[in-house]
Amino acid sequence: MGIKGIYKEIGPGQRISLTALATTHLETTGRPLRLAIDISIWQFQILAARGGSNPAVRTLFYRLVRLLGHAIQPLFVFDGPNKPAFKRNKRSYSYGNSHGVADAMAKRMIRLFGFMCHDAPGEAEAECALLQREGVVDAVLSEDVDTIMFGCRKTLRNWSAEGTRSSKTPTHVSVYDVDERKGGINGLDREGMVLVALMSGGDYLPEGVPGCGVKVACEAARAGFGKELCGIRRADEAALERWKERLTRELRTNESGFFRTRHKALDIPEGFPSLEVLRYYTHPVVSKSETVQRLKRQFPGKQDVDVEGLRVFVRETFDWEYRTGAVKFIRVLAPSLLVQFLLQRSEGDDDTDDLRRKEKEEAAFVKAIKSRRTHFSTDATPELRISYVPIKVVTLDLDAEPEEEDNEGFGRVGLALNSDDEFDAEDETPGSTQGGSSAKPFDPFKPDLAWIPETVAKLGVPLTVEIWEEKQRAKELKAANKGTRKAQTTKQTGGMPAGALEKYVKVTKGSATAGTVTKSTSDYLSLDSSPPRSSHIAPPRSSYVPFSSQQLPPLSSDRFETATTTSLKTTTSKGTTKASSARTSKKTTATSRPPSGNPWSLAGSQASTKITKNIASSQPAAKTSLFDHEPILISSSPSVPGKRLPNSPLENNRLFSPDPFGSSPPRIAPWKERLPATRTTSDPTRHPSQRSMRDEEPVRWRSQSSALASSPRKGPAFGKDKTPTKQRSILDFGYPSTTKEQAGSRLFGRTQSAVLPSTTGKTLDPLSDDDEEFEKTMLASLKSSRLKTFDSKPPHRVHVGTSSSSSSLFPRKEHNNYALQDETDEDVELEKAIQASLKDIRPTSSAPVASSRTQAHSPLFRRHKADLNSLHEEEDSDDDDSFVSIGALTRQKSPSPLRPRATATLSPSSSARRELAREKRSSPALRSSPVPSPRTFQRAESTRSNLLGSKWNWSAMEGDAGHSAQATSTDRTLREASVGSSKATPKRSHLFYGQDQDLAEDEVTSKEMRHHTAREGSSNRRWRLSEESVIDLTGDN
DNA sequence: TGAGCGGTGGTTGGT
DNA sequence: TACCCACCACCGCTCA
Repeated sequence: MGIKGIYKEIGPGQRISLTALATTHLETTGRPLRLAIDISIWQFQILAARGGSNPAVRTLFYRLVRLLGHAIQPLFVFDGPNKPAFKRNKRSYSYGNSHGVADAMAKRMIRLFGFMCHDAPGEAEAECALLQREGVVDAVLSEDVDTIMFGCRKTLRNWSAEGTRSSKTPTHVSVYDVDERKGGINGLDREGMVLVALMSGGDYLPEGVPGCGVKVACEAARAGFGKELCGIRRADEAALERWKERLTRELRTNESGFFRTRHKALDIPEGFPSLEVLRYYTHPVVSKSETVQRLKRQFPGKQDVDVEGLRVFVRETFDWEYRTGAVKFIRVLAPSLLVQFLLQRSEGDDDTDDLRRKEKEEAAFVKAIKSRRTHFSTDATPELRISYVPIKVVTLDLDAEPEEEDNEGFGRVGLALNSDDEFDAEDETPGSTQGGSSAKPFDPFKPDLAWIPETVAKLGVPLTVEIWEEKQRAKELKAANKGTRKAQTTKQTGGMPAGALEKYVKVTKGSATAGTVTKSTSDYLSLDSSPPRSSHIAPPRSSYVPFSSQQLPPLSSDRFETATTTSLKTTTSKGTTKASSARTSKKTTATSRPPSGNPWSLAGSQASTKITKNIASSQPAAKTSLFDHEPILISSSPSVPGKRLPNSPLENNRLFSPDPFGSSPPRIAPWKERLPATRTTSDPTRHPSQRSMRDEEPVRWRSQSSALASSPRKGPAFGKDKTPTKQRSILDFGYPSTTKEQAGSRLFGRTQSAVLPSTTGKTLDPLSDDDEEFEKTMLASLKSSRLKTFDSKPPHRVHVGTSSSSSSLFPRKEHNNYALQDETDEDVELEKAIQASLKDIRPTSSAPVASSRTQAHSPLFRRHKADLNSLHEEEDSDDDDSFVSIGALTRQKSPSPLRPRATATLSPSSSARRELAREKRSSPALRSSPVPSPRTFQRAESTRSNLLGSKWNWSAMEGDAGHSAQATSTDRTLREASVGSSKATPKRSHLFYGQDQDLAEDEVTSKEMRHHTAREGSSNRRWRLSEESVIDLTGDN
């Protein structure tokens, strides 16, 4: 259902990587994150998929694969038959009908993945909320935050790609945690949200308060009206009445200051609030307690991925046939399945102390660990690059798969757009698998690489991880020794003082001992060399003994690809372990790397061999950067993909790990708050740990946090930059999109200003000589251009405000003043109503703008639009002046106040204006009029003046000739002239009088105009409206 | 279908 | 009373 605009009130939620979320949860609770997923969240995304067979199902398949790759246990919840009737208006179909993926097919696939499905009796969102409240799941992944109204405490939404990168891979979710702060999200608790839904409800909630939007409703909710309402007993009508009266009074008077302003015009409808709708939120149709308890016992069930079944499924559904299809299947599934295997291993109760056996078991999954990283896409969750053999994870009998005839090798067979691209994109990220586009063809029998969260790896293959860490420490130690000696040498030779470079570059090194770069060798030796471990992580097995305290047998020679001669020997001494004689392959030390090609390299960036060496030789402290493949992270540098962050061992854990489910409220990562306004070479005030891969995109992150910080009550648009709007407005009004100065140079001068009418209300005195002179000029100028401008299909015009043809710019032909032949009683009634509504307008008024609008969009007008069109066609055939005067049109039959009687002023009094507005509100026929109000012109004027930033504005040019002379002949002239501009306005901006929507196809859209503007260039002062119509803005003619 | 965005008009309060 | 301004509601369009 969703409350429109609610996110401006409650904020966009905390954007967190799903990997970080799941991993944090795994670390804190020792089990995967349990998620109830409203299956409808994908109903539209998956329909966007194109190509191949069953693209929608395939997209869902990929989403499930992604879920499989996380430490997440999902429970998919489907809508049931007892959804409230009025909600069907909103969601015209559910997952189960022909528009989406068939329920049966979706459920089959979900079960093949080993996930659970659950049918809600009613709304899936309400059921999800119940499951979360009852502790069946930890959080709900839903379409919107309606779950909060159903009592959900933790809601995730918008699982999508994050960042400005081109990858479409969904990585992040928005988290709403009601427990995060007391009083709900931004002061809105469940009851408050319900009140907001009731007050600002839309079509599906006709009982909502008309004219009340989310802002006012939220103010009422924060004032406690929601809580009070939900506390009223159903039968207590008196209490409900009192509540309503109090709300009405507060809205009218704002005596308690709950609201920003008073809302005298807000009428609380008779039937408000609808108890039926209220009850829908407070007592939704959900499963009974027994069902919930049963689910609690059953979920999460121990169900493995049915690889064989999935293979059959993808073959049948996606046409992933033959061996190539099977290979693709393996490639897609293997990394996620590996994660599941690792998680399952951690759950096993293998009590054996036989390290050799353990080692062998682990080697069956993981061949080696290559490196470590903290990546943007996972919120810097430490990950290990694991080498594994896909076919050992996805155990398919490839020999049983028939070879495709005319097989050209694995390629794009059976691939499709969108969802596949999304998946492929990830493979192309740094550290891609061998299946990446740039790599050699995927071979499931050869080791492949995958990034696995370090926590998961430690749980699944602890020995392997520990051995790798030991090796890393040994390397560091070796290099530290080397570095110390070199530092001493440097000091003796009088090199640059230690730390001299630190304010320019920060040399960092990864691993658990990053903070010890300046330690002496003895310091290193005294370090506890047990592997870094999260304090939260429970030992995977009760019998698990840290590797460091055990005497290990020699490793098998093929254990590590890059350490073929590794012979690791550990000794235990006073609780510390020292790695000795750890011979490592030269490959693994990576002492030299080719330049990365990184454009930032010269700025002192990472992965530049040259820079690294310079630093090492000039700065003693830097020489302890043992691995010159380690990044030198500079805040100005984009990260090198695949490089890990410094100083991010597991115990420090993720630098900005939010732990949204912890007891403490999620915090904004410190680096977010301290991001520099612009990229700087280095910010010594920032801790190295604050420099992350995310530094690549400081602007985006800053904008998010600033958006969060900004008060939604300040400014009309939350987090919105108004400047583009302003510029667009200028565009829409017909000014070329150029610089301020250019615009100014073009628009100065009367002829140019004539394009837009005066909107300040301070216009020309019609009797002034100057003005007459000006009008003459105007006439000459515009007449000369008009033929060109309007010689195509002319707009219909509602000509109001002419008392005589003499004041009109373009003389009308007699036949324009025709009478309506078939005017009905209804029309007359309407006409009378319009007259009545205008009774307060001064007798001298000419052409009240509102009246023109009401008339132009009255049923009468619409009814005879066809007649007008036909008339136009006639006129088009023989005449260059094809305007139709609607004022004249109605004149003969019924004299109307819409038609001016004299050269007079246009200015309804304030009270009349408001009366008119009320009249309009009460009449649906008059309510929405695409004809612009004076406000439109006013804004145009204001915008124009602002943009030009000069003294120039209409009023100043014309002189203040009386504030009520709004409809002088000159002004009318200008308005008529403005019709020319209308041809260049966007279709939706019906800015000018009498513009006929049927002419939309003749208009030049703003996009086209920008195109034209760009094409014409600033040197060309003419603004091309169409091939034939050109208005000269120079005023030369 | 939800949500963001831009455009438009109405309301309110201040000058 | 007229005008200006900020804020807000609402609508249509677009994207995913």
